[in-house]
Amino acid sequence: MISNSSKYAVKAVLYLAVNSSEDHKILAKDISRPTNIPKAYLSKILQELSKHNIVSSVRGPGGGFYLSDENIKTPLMKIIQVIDGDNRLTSCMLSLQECNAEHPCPMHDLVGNTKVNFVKNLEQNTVGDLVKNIKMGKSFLPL
Amino acid sequence: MISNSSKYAVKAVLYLAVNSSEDHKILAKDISRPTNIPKAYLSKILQELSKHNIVSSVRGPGGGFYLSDENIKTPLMKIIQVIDGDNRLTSCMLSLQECNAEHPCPMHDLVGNTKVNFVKNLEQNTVGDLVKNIKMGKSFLPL
DNA sequence: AGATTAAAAGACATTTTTATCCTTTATATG
DNA sequence: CATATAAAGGATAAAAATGTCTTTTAATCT
Repeated sequence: MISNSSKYAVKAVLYLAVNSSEDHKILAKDISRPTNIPKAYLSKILQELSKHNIVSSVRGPGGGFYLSDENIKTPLMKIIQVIDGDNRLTSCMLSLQECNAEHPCPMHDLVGNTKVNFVKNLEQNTVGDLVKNIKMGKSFLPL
Repeated sequence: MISNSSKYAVKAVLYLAVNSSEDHKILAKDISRPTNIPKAYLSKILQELSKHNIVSSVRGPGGGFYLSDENIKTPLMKIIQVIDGDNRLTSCMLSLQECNAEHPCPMHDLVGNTKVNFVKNLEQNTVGDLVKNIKMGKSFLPL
């Protein structure tokens, strides 16, 4: 569905959303342990997310990662797009160049609506929306 | 979404569904050209599909691949499962072991319904259903 | 039986994804 | 300013996905 890297990215962002703030930054290694994401690989992902203004970071002592008020408004789709690229979720089920309502592939209408809705959900919902779910008791950390 | 290999598999099966029959078998190379799938790789995929009774095959002169009346009833999900495994489409968006209605992850309800519907469509629709779409003019071959 | 055909099977090569390690740069603090 | 800290960046490694090539097996046809 989405890549492992994207799942790592979402988890890391959620961890920051719940646990960090501008005056309580968190180190990559301290995200790595509870989420069970390999530290060095997570660092690469956070670097990429930082470059795209999905997370905020500060170097040096007292530094680390956190989410700004802006960051919290990031749509989930943006995280996935930055890590997996534009096409993974939206491309045609048969990889046809032109597949749309006028020129649909044989699978287009079959899965089309649900796929479009799926993507729409990811575009409309933000990191902050998931935080609400977490506060209602839904866990995102491995057992 | 689904792997390239799965897209190859669906395309190859559709090509056979439209063009082959038990007394008009088709060679791997003759599926390869119109679908633009690398011949040797396609052969591997067809081999796997044959092993799982998704396509039928006969060796030797006059042999090749075709779809039996049984094969045509294959649900699309089965093709994807054989190539991509069980988890790619159905696993939790955050890869949690236990993610369901009772123990939902923060993304579960957000994308849950559309994802479930998506999978359900693939489970309920068969190769034969797509053939109907193709006969209504929907193309599955690259430009 | 011998020759030919075409899928099955196995070995190997390339590319992409995932993962690790080491060096550099920015920031803070004594 | 020197030193410690932590992310950024670059180089490298391992694993998985994709792709190619060669040999083997099964079927057909003289």
